[in-house]
Amino acid sequence: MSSKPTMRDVARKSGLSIATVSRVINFPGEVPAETAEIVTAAMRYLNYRPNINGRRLKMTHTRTVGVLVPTLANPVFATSVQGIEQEANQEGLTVLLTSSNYDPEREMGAVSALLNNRVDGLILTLANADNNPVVDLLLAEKIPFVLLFNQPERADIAAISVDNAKSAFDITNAMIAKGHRSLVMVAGQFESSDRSRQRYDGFCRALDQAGIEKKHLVQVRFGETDLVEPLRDLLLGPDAVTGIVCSTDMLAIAAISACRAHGLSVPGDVSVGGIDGISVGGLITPKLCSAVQPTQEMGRQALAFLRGLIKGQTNPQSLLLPHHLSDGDSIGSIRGSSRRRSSTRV
Amino acid sequence: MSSKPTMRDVARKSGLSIATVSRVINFPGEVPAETAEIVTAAMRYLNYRPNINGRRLKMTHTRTVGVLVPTLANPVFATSVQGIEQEANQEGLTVLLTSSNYDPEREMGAVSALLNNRVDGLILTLANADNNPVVDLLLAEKIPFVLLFNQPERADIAAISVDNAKSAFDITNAMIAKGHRSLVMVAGQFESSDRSRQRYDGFCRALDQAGIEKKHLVQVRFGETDLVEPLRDLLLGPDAVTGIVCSTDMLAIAAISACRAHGLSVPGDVSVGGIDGISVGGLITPKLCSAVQPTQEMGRQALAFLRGLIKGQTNPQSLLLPHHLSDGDSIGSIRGSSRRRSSTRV
DNA sequence: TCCGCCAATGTAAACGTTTCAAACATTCAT
DNA sequence: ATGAATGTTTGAAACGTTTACATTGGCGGA
Repeated sequence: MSSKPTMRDVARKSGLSIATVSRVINFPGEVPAETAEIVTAAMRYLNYRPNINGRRLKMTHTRTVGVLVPTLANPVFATSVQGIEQEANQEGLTVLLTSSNYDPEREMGAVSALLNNRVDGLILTLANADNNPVVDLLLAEKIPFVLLFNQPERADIAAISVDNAKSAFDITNAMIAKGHRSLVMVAGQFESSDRSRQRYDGFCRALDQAGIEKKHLVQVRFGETDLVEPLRDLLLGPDAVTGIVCSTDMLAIAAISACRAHGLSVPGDVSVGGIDGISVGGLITPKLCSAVQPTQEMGRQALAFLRGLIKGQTNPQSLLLPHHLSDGDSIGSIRGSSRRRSSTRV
Repeated sequence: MSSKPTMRDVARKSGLSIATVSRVINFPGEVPAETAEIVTAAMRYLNYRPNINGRRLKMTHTRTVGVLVPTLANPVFATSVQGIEQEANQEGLTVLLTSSNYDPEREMGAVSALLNNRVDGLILTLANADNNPVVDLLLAEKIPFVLLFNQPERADIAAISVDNAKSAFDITNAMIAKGHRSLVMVAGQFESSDRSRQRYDGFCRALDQAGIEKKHLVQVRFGETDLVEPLRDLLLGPDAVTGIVCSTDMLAIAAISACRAHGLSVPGDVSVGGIDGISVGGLITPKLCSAVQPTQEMGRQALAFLRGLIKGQTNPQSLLLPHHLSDGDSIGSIRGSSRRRSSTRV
């Protein structure tokens, strides 16, 4: 009486068998309406609450999916999780969410914990999709999974992403088109994010194509928002840059802040571009110019995709969703820069 | 052979009993080192992975806590979840995360799902902490829970929050101190957030104390970031305001954007203040002046608190953490306003 | 030599479900 | 009346753990 009522209690109360109760819960259609009514009445009376753990133990599928993101502090991941949850709710799936804090070491532990929960499948944003022990484990154990934001080299891994290199390529070109020839990329550390490296590649490709030799790179730890010191030399030194391409919008916002701290205006003195398209980017001044990806939609698609894999649909396949440049005003024409005179007269 | 190895398989492989295997897993100290070695070797060999659902079914406690937040899209909640997860990881607890999308209807469903999972306790940020059926349910079923950001009227409910009214009071006073006498509060809809209402109360109290009659209020749907139209009259009308107090930082950022859209500068023409202290607030220009709460720490404390309740510690108790005003520059002195001349000459 | 003790291990009964096979009830054609 | 066919319901065996209790064997003390 003190403990939680079980199916057995409901069965006893309704004078029916435990099997019938189960069928009322799971296949209401296959049971006569009046029987069902008796049972539901008993359930209401007892305040019955099915114990999902009993079910999960018995069933082959748990109707639960695991999700691993680097962090919730970056809205780009928070938004993708929203997409995942939205789609999962619609399908009646439970989401088990964990984060790695960008630490490759923690990825294995987190995934292990999810597997111990016997999730039916996983959606992962990994530090590095290639040569990743987590990926090997999942393939070996034949657990369905979809990578999100990662673009693995192997073609037999399901992945949903935008073209990271192309995103960076495009935003960089937007700057070059405005006359900028002295650029730096601010990126998260490559060990913690293959996207970061891929985006840097796109940045380099754009510079190469424009015949620009000098390729500056500043790598910052994740979660770091103070770029004042890291950017000092590049903003104030003799060969100061006029454009900053950031591998994420969060970094771009931090970069703009750092420019201001050094007394430089954006886009007057320095142009700044980001990648991701987080929503605050559109609200700040100057409006952030960014390579926008459909983050929430990507989350939704990842779950839909995963559901297919779980159902046994084979042949995982990568999906590259299109990005677009937002019309911000954080990227300006090079001639607008008053500071440029002093920095070019070297 | 095809299915996942179980404890029984490990027992068979190591020539020991299932009970011994269980002991090796749960109480490694109470088993001779060499026996443990045999067992762990077998586990490695078989790629054994404990099935948490089996354990959860058997044990009275699941070592799992449920978390419900309005949305992950607002960094203030994402950050609090980070705090919760951080503390939970340290204690080896699993977190089950769900969001209500600010919809009171969905709260009950979400909590119900968590209870079906037999969580040991819950951390909730509810639309409305008073007269809430979810709260009643939890009290009736004697499930430990802690409210986060909510300040319920009942004293017998555990809650961790800042003083919402006081936060708004303080930030409003900061504006009044700069000479502002014509103010509006922009707040989320009261039905979806009691914090919103409490903060409005604080706003009103500050105005009363300063002898200001006119109390403007603009309520916006959650997730809404376009304040251009909602603020048009109050910014451009004959009795235009000079200060905007926002019930959240997200709204404050949106408000600043709207001011700009109307050709007004912040803080030159209009001052804007927020509440929450999300980190981007410190990066944008102008640096957002806000009533900062220790969001992540609040999450941590909520979990610590909950752990106490789960352990049987009685007498739940509310905890009001201190907030402080950030030194932003989104609030300026009234005389700086060039526009004021035109709006006051009515 | 025997007894008792203790440490190490094993046995078996739960935990709350789902589900297969079997039982039972009802209808209907023969 | 009998049996087949159909429609409901049930008994009981899992699922993979934990754990109270039973068993074993080795050893020191008498």
